[in-house]
Amino acid sequence: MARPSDSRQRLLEAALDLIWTQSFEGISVDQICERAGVNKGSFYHFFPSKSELAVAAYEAGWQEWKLQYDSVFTLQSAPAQRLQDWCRLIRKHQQEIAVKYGRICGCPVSSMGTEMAGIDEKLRHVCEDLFARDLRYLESTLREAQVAGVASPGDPHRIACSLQALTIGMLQQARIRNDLNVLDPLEESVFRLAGIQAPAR
Amino acid sequence: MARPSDSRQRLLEAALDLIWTQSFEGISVDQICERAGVNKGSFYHFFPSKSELAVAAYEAGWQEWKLQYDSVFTLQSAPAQRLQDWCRLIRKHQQEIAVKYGRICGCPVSSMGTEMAGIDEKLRHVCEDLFARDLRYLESTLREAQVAGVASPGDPHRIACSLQALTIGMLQQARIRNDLNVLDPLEESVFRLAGIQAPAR
DNA sequence: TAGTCTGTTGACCAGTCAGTTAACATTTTC
DNA sequence: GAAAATGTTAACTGACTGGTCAACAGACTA
Repeated sequence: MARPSDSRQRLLEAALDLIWTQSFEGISVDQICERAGVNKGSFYHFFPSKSELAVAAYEAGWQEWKLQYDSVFTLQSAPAQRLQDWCRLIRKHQQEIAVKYGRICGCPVSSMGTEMAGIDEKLRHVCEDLFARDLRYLESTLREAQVAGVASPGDPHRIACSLQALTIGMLQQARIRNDLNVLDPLEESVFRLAGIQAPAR
Repeated sequence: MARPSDSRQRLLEAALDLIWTQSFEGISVDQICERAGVNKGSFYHFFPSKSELAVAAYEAGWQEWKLQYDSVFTLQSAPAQRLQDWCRLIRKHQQEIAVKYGRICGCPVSSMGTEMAGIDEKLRHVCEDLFARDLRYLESTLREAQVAGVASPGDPHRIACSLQALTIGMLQQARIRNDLNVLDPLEESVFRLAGIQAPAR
């Protein structure tokens, strides 16, 4: 072991920042390096390609995001409460990101997934996989709500897919219109789709 | 007048094809020209830039798509029927496009809009505008359904936004997973969100 | 038939792209 | 203190980028 540094970490963060605010194909390795304050040679010391950096950056991003997910989807909350907290987490997160980057950015997985689906099979698969992880939280919550009798019946998997689609669709509209208010109808529509009464508070 | 040709038209079609199946930043002017069978000089004879070609290509694409929209959203059909026909048109269209291009492509406006929202203001605006046109069909239909008493009450604009988000979200998932079956829950979810009983047939 | 408008051609920019290389620096291990 | 592992540096490659240009071709009008 020798010469520990945080270059790798800085590259991961710079990549996620740039891909999220702009796009994958629209940014260059040079840009990523400049933002990370790292030399190009060092970039290729840590990652074999721009694509592989993106793979690692998104995996690392999920690990962070997962903490908040686990907190919101805690078994300590009632299912309906979890869904409401989830909607509000999404909005709050977008708000924070907008302050940080100067515009509404939407969902990074959705953006890069859409862009690269027809171009880079590995990146496409990473995004597909991340969505599958996200879906599990929703599906379990719906199933639990139905068992508890607080949700109208219906295939939990199908409904969870719809909830996810609704959400990423709204996030995408918010990005394109650069307007957070696009998310206004989210909570109401989620409960309508889930067939659940919204929590009282 | 002299030397009429279809080069311009071929460029529009080639651009839409390539942007739709791949991405805007991921394709080059050279590729577009090659696919259109047109020289690069001719490209810049017709369009001042790659961006402006995309603007024109999407406007032309909408004009084609609009014909089918007008047919589906005819006042001759009951509102619920229109929504059902709309869902089925989307699926049928994706099916045809998948046969033509070899993969599920999703919504071209959504794809390019997401990719370019943080990069090119003009393209962002074009996509925003196209979505606004699409939204009008949905909003009018919902309003009419409510007046006719076949839809449960609720702000037609907000609900239409949700319907649109749900749809583009599902199309995006279909693109990323390259699987048309992702659209399976669409029709059911649309009617649930709209608060309308699905037509009997 | 001369002039003009519309479109075509292919060579040509200067800049950027992802990725490579080889020499060098620093730290740990033995 | 030598060897080995880890990380840094900056110059470099060849292909490709969006866009330009000037000469040219065909068809219409006067």
